[in-house]
Amino acid sequence: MAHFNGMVFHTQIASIMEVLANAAVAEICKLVDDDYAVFRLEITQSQKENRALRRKLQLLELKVARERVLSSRPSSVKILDRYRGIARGEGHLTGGHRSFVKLAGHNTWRDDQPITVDEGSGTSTQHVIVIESADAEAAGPGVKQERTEGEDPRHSTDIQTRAAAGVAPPVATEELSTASTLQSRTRCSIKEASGTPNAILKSETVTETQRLLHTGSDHISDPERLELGPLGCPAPGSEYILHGNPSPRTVHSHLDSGDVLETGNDPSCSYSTAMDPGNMPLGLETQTDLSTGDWNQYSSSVYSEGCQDKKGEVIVVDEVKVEGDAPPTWNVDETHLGEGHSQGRDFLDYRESLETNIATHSPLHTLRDREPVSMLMGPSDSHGRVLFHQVFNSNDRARAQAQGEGATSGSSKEKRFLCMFCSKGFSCPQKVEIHQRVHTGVKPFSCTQCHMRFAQACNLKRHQRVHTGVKPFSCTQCHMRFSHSSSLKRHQTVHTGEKSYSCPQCEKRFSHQHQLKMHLKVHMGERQFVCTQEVLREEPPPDTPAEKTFHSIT
DNA sequence: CTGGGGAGGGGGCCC
DNA sequence: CGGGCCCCCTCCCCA
Repeated sequence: MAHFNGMVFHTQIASIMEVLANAAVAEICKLVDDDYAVFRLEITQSQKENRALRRKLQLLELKVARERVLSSRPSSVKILDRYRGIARGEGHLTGGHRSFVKLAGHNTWRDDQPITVDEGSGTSTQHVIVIESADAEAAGPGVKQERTEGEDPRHSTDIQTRAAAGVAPPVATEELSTASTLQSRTRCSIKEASGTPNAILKSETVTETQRLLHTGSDHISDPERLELGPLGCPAPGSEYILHGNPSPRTVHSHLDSGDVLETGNDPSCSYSTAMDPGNMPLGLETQTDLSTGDWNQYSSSVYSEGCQDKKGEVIVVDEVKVEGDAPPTWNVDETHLGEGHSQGRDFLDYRESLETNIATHSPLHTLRDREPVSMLMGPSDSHGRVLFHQVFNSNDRARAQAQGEGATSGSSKEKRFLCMFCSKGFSCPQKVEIHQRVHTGVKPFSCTQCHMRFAQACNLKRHQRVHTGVKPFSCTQCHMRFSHSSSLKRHQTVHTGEKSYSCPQCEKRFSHQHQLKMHLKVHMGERQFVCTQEVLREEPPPDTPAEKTFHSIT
């Protein structure tokens, strides 16, 4: 009996324990749910705060960048400041995008209008850059293609055509209101505003294509007239300038209105007319027949009548389809990248969407069929910042190269195809397309195993050895293996004793660049080292091998 | 020194 | 035969 009572007791205990356990579980679940909700709320709030702070930071950087631009801008050439928008993302970018407009001495960029930064509201307004030519105006009615980026970067692809003469200079102060007005429009419309039959912009058929960048007139940007959107910008991601004398004038235009309309209405197609790197891929997107992916057709068909005319005017802003002989004039707008633009997204988020958009819509997307790339990978903010740094550091480099050799295109093989950003010449359109990714930041090749993205397929392929561990390059004199062929070559200096880096101040030589750098710091002192570097930058040494190696470290 | 990314050039293949 | 396309090599640079 006692045993029976004990069993009952134990049974009751067990049932009580079970009930208690269930209650505890329920309580825990409830607490977890509550905490989760609170946590989510906190995350949301933190994200909002982060966006606000980042926007403030971008605006401050923009101001700094603008001050830099104003302080360092050469008097002879006005900079196309439509790239100023980049500075929102990175304050130090002005040097990079300046390369975009270095092209010709005759070019004068009209940049009379200030950037308006409303820090309180987070609204930034960038005004129109007028790129036009005096003779274009003199020649008669031209076409102005202007662009305004409204608050919604996904819109603003209107095109207006006007007679160049008789269009009153715009009032910059109207821009903000205009931008807001534009927001509600369907921006992908094409307008004829000139009343000049010869100045009709057409989207499908072309009797004559003119890609112009005209400069030097007194045009003032007009936000109200600037409704070109991505089409009106210099097609950053996709164009190149054909250097030389293109004979045929039948051109496939990238201004495929159908595509534009599609993309313009597509919520996924985020446009920014500010020349931020995120925007640039846009050109790539909008200028290409996305439905066909006929990127190469587009690329090979684009040329610039005005890319290098008799007067040495080199810059092409965009391609316009014009009927008639009147040379069009162009106004290229800056953008409004502000509160409205953000619509809850900050700049980086916005840029990210652009990249993703490119990844999904660009003709480069077709490369997925051949390459192990993941086009849908969206970069994180941090990655985006890295991307920006890469873009503009590279941009500086490209500019330097272009200044040294680009426009001259004096290589053995004719380099007819010019980068529209830095005017560097290339022998074929694909090279230009790849090169322009330096400026646009387009990196269509993504590693499937990590976040890395690449502008060149071969670099992705090389990178993937990091994951596979494949090291196909082995040293013949030791057991070292390398994934980089250049790493092997560099390694072999260990065996050969080769010291290709020589100190210009003494006779010491080093096998590695880093050694020379360290040596220079000790040898000259940090400050003197810096001064020497500056001198070397200004006066590059002769191209002897030893000096060449040193030159490379400057 | 090594690892590894950025970017340009050359050459082969195909249409 | 020329151009487009692709791959590879190479140099440079930074961590």
